[in-house]
Order: sequence, then C-alpha cells, then structure tokens
Amino acid sequence: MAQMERRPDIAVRLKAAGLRPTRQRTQLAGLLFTGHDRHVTAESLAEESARAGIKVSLATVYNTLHQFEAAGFLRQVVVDAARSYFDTNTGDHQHFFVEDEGLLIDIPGEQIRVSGVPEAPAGLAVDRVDVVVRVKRP
Amino acid sequence: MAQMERRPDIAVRLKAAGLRPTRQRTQLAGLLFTGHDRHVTAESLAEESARAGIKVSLATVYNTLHQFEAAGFLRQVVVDAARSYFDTNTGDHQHFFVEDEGLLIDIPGEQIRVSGVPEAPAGLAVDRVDVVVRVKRP
DNA sequence: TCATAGATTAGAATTATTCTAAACTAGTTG
DNA sequence: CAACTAGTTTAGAATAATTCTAATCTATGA
Ligand SMILES: [Mn+2]
Ligand SMILES: [Mn+2]
Ligand SMILES: [Zn+2]
Ligand SMILES: [Zn+2]
Repeated sequence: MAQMERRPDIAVRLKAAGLRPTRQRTQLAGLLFTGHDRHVTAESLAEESARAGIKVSLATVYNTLHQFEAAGFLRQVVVDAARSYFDTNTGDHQHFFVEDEGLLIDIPGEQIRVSGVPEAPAGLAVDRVDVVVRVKRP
Repeated sequence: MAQMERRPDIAVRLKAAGLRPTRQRTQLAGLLFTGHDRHVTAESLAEESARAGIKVSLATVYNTLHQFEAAGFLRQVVVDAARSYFDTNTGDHQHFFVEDEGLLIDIPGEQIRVSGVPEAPAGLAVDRVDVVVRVKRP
C-alpha cells in the first residue's frame, strides 16, 4: 500500500480489502499511509492518534493493525521480545534496530544480500528471510 | 560454553561467572549444556526440569536463564512476539524458524553470508546481524 | 559452627495483548 | 428516507509471559 495519500483512495482500498471505511480505520490509515514509510507499535500509534485528536480505543488500534496486516497493508516486524512493531513498508527490505531507543530504520532490499541459505528442512518452504542489524552506542 | 559436560566442570564455570553453584543452577546447567546445542523457552525448560525430577520454581528458571545469558553461556533469540527463546549455541550462527511449531533450527555461521550491510547510522555501531529464515508447510 | 551475602520461591504485580458482550454505525433494502 | 442488520467499536475483564516482593533458605568463608 505504497501511496494511500488521499482519503477517497483510502476508502476504496479499505473496501477492496473487505473492510468498511469507518471513521477509526480511515483516520488511522491517514496517519499510517500518508507520507513516508513508518514503523509503529500499538502503543505508539494510539498515542499519536490521541495527539492528533483521533478518538479510538486501544482495542481498535490492535484490531486495525491486525486487519491491515491481514490485508497486506502492513507487516509485522519481530525484533523486540517486549512489543510488536508494524511496518508500512511491505516491500522487500531489512532493518537496523537501535536497541536502546526501540527504533527501526529501513535498509533497502536491493542493498543487502543473504546468500548460502540452506535448503529448507524436508516438508517446509522458505516463507521469508529477515535480517536485523542490531546497533548500539559504541 | 561449548562443552559443560561434567558436573565438577559446571561448578567451576559457574563460579568463574560469579554464580554460586547451587543445586538449581547446577541441575539446570546439566540439562542445558550436556550434549548438543539446544533452544529452550522458560516454559519448556521448566517442564523438562519437572520431568527430570528437578525441583525448581519458574521464577528461578527465569532468573537462571538471564544469569546464564549475562554470563555468556546462553544467548537470546528473538523470533516470536509471544515468547523468548534461549540458545546454548553462543557462536556465530543463524536460524530457521518453523513458525507453526515454534521450532528453531541452527544454520552454521559459515554457511550463510550477509553482504551489503550499510554503515551503521551516525553514533552507532553494529552489535550483531541476525538472520531468521522463516519456514512453513507449503 | 556461625554469620551472612547471595539464592530460591510462592504468590502478587506488571505489561502487552486478546477476549467478551453490549452499544454503535455503514451500507443495504424497501 | 426509515428500518434493518452485519460488521465495528469499545470498556473492561481476561490471559499469558515475565518480573517483582519479601520471606525463607543455603553456600561458603571465618
Ligand atoms: Mn497478532
Ligand atoms: Mn508479554
Ligand atoms: Zn521497515
Ligand atoms: Zn541456535
């Protein structure tokens, strides 16, 4: 869902995914998909919504994040045992993770290469290859 | 902590790490470091301990896993938002993660290569590069 | 054997997330 | 437009992994 810039467009895309363009979903999509790619947690998106004057419960933020993920608008990134991140960039790319700040930074997919991945164990197929470059203050 | 096979050896290594070789720590180390490398969760290790007749609380399992990690005997692997895995293989290697089963399988470090990792953002240094190959039933 | 710093533990607390079930609303139908 | 209803939102309860508390134990050196 690269450019979900315009509101009417948002409604169309939500419908196409079988999701009613409710006020909450439309406004959350507005935060998430207007402008550049972003990485959010349920908590961070809820806080941002509150600051933006969007009235939405935390339960709905969770529901919406999962629905957007199922629709392919978001993808989950597992880097921290404590909380889940959602990424508006669903294309092929990887991440720096700044552990102390809980901050994710994109690494373009073309830039990084993983080779020598062995064949998947019998009966299994590779779903995706995730690379996390953990960085710290030296 | 590649070979912690003998009990006397375990005590020595625990002491070297500033940890008293208590019954619980010694027995948990016996489970973890005897034989091949393994991947455990707090829950799985607690269950295994119970089956083995080791009397230890879940709180102590958590404490011990974290102390062993701090001592460099274990390392944490973040692959699942729901729970934390600990790996007795602290050397350079990567993982297959079988999502449906919650199973981790080692990929030797020499086998897999990551190239094109961009320079870390200003003020930060690369701590480690984690690769997770997520596999599924096709 | 004592003293004591360190360790264990039951149970309470915390935290992220999910669930429940009641109130609401978008979209359809008449 | 009014009525209907399936889908949605939400407060609050529930869950589950993990951590904390503070009371009881134990490894160890004197
Ligand atoms: Mn989920
Ligand atoms: Mn949790
Ligand atoms: Zn990203
Ligand atoms: Zn491993």
